[in-house]
Amino acid sequence: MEIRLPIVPYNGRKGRHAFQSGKAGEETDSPFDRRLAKLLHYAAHIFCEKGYEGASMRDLSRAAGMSLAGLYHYVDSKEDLLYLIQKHAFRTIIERLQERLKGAHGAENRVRIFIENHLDYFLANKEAMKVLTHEDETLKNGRGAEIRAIKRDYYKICLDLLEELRQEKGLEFSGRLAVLGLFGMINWIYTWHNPRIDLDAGELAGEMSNLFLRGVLNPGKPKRKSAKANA
Amino acid sequence: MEIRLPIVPYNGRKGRHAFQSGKAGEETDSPFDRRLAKLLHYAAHIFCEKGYEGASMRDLSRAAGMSLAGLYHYVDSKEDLLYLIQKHAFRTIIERLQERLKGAHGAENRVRIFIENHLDYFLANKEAMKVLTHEDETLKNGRGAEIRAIKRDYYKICLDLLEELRQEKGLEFSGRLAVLGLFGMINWIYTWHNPRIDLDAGELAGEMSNLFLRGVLNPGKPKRKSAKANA
DNA sequence: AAAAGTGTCGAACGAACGTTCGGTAACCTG
DNA sequence: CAGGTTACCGAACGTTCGTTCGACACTTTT
Repeated sequence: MEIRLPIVPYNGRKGRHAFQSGKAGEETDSPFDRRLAKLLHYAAHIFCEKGYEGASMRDLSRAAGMSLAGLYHYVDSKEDLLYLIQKHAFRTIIERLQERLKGAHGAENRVRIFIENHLDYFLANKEAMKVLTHEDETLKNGRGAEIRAIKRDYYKICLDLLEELRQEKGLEFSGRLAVLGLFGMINWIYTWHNPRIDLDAGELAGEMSNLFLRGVLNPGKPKRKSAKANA
Repeated sequence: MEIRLPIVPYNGRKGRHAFQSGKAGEETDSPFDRRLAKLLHYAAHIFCEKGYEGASMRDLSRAAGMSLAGLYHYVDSKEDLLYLIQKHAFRTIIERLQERLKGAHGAENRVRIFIENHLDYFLANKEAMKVLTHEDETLKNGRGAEIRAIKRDYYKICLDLLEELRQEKGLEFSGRLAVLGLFGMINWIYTWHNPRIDLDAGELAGEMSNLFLRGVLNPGKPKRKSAKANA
């Protein structure tokens, strides 16, 4: 269950600032880091609204109240912005998940924790999470490989939880299909969730967990007949 | 269950060519229409690969073996390309669904048909469907409104099917949540489906239907205790 | 007090973008 | 065969893009 951290960050200022190295939750105290964090926040907002390709560095400079050239003091490139946003979001989610999973017993309960953790962070950081989800094939080469590796780790955690569940309950289902079905349900939320009319993270996590777990747990095969038979 | 068709297509060549007016399945026989269909096919491929914003008309001209200026003989603008791709995909899906639903009885069976129809078209037209799914907020103004209207219709069909199911079986669940959970599962597929290792459309539809229907049908509330309780 | 480093900026660079213009063949129609 | 329409193209237009350069003030170090 240990997460493999990337060997070296794809960023020129290696290790000199807390935000860009070390754990996700580490204190980011230097003024440089605070300003960078703000920039990433604005950038997430803009990428979320216009998409990565559709957003321009000039948009960001306007939003941040900083000159275009000034941005490059904090980031190497536009790609770097996306990379930092995605890395931070992923690491935080995984870190919090591992914290919550510590000492939690029972496969079913652990799956519920996974879902609740995902949705908690998801709905509290909708913009960053839409960028994470929507632009997941955008990064190329090194930065892309690093993010994809973190994503695979996260997928693996979920897969392990589900196989734990399958063994504990003596069920039969495809782990891959179950994970991807579950991810579909919970990642799709950014396309429709409206905080004014929809449930909050905790309630939503409960409902989604019920829907998913009942689907996985119940061995019953309701009406086996093919859909084609009646068409 | 009748689908409201858009009043007027957002395209200069109104009604003069089969591809751009009339039903989705209508014969598209004129050479103009055949060439346009090919262009849309190439465009879907490029939009799928690089995203709408990231793709350029020059990419398309290269892929189609036609000059940059020549493209504008067939399409009004880059936006028009996206619009035509999305409209055609949506209309075809809905048209085929209504065909399959005709004379199909039993709410559960009808839901299975919905899922199978979606996945059949989805996996047979992955590129266009990724464009439909991924670029669903890209179109603005008139064209965007028209596509969003078709999408609402499709959503409504699914919602009606699920409420039919709920009544027939005397269940209690949120239709909105169920529809959106289901859409999440089946639309997410484009992010992971690999024809070499994953099930084909029919099998996948069966598995997804089982997963979803068991989740919806089984009234049991497995382990009600909150996820937080054990964290 | 000099030197080095940090934060910020206006201006510009070359490249790429969507789109348009004027023209040229080929084809259909009368 | 004349005249218009259709299919297509090279070249360009004006704009926007990501990024860089050289400079200026301010702070910290020597």
